[in-house]
Amino acid sequence: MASEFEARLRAVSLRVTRPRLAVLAALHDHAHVDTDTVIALVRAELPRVSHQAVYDVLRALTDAGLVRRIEPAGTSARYEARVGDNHHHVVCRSCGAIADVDCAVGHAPCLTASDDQGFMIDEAEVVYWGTCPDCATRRIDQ
Amino acid sequence: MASEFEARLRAVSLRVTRPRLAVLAALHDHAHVDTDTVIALVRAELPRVSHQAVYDVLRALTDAGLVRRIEPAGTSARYEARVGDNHHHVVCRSCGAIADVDCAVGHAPCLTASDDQGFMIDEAEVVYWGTCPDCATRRIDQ
DNA sequence: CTCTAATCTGGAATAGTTCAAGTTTGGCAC
DNA sequence: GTGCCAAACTTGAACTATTCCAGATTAGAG
Repeated sequence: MASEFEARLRAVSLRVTRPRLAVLAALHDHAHVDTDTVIALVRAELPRVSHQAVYDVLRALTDAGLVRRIEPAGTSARYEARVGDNHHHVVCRSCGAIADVDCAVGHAPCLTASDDQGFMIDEAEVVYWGTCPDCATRRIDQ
Repeated sequence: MASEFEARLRAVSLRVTRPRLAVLAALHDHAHVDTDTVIALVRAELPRVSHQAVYDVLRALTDAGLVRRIEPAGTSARYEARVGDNHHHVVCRSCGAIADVDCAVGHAPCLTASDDQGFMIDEAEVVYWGTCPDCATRRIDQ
């Protein structure tokens, strides 16, 4: 598994360092985690890693396309290891929980704007807003 | 025009105050403005309005559905007066410019998730990412 | 093994937003 | 019109997520 991550780093010509491997492992095990959580997960293995290093690593990995950064309105940045398939997300309005949703229509970019205003569009990002199962039942209970 | 805004405030049982009228006027004249810009526009008419008041007003108006808050990843919050038609936005990756795009398919919610993961979805938000005409030509020029 | 650019550490700074306590004011009852 | 009071506003400080900076460390090419 570690060698798998190592190969991915080399494939995009990034140096193989412990913090980077730890971040990749953390994102592989946990979907949609925020930066603080990544820091905590990384420090479980490498206690001395600085928060700045994690920010740097996440940026490097995002730029290289190894991880994807998502940032629904009103939340801090979250990261996921699932990339390249243009899937979307459902976000719970009350607790912020995030779940994956496969592309609604065909492949990326799965949507075409009716009038692009002269913009050169390269991605259509979809966020579904709603209430997650937990919050829905909790609301009924009260 | 002022009485138009006054009527809208009363319609959602919000008190009619100068700061609120000024914010509505500012959003009516300028699309997709951030909070700082709203503050500047409001202060052009009412120099003594606090930034906190503007934040409060924007929240009250958003909660009441009179304005819409948008917050593309990596930017601060922006507000627009166009509400109720479920239109979407194109955002320029290099300069952050935002333009309106009519709903791609039908009416709100114009998209249905292929698998909703048990969530009760009430809105599908679409953000198109790309390059605006200005930035496109600027890049060619260089 | 050596060298050096890339990366990481520690600490301080910034932007955007929210919190808290006290003052003012819009809208209703009289 | 006058008085009342909850809603709205002012002032000023606090907070969170993120970035900047300067110096120490280290991966990996030669």
